[in-house]
Amino acid sequence: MTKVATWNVNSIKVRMPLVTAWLEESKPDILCLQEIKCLAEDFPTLEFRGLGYHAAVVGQRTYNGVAILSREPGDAVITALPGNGEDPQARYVEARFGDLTVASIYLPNGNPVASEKYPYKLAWMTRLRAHAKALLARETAFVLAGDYNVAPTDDDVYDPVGWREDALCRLESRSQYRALLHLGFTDAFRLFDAAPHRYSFWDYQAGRWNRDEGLRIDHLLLSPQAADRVEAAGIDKTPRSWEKASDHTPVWCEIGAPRGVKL
DNA sequence: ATGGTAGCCTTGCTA
Repeated sequence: MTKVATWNVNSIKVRMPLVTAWLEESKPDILCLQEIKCLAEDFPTLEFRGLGYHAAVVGQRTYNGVAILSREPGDAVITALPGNGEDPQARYVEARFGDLTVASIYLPNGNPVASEKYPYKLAWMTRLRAHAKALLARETAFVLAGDYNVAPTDDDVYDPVGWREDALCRLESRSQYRALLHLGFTDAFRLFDAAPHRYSFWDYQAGRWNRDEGLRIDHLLLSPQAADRVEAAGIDKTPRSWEKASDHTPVWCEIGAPRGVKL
């Protein structure tokens, strides 16, 4: 059994005590982090080694930054999404852990929609889809985990009308997300919970957490070979309630051992 | 009520 989780921590420096607490109580085998907001050299790699985790880090000063923490060291590490050698934004890291490959994704937010940020988001999603297609051709188990900055349907938003024109909910963002999904992925969370109003992010402002007014934008997308093995998934809301919380909370799934027989 | 919060190494930008 391999427990894989994703958590946008909004600064690893500030969130280190909470990440430590969550690792110790939830014991994921692999934890994908987003918005670490630091250079790789400033990432607390040694502290995580002390907790029993290896780290693959793609850092950037001030903004973005992704990492994968893992009980076993990963190999075949990829530190950028292919397709744009000029892209300086640290938003993708991928590594292989035995028969399971995992990527930590921080998809661009895309707001404001009228700015260059929105076409950048959509182009990034096109690149992600191309890379995902290449990964699917391997016919192996993998998980694309992260902050997608897309709420797939109105059920994933506390106020769908108010958010309709936002880059997280716009038609183009949702179409791109569905095109990715329709390559053959499974949203791990939705296999186990079909209810509306299940959120992974609550804005810091206006008491959104206390009112449970959030969005579900953090996802674990499973390749068919991973989906065949998934045994559980969920959103752990507890860390959002802690002091000095991130505005996101962890989403996790459990991938069982490969089946010995053909289905 | 055009606000509100959080983090960065900042005095605005990003979310």
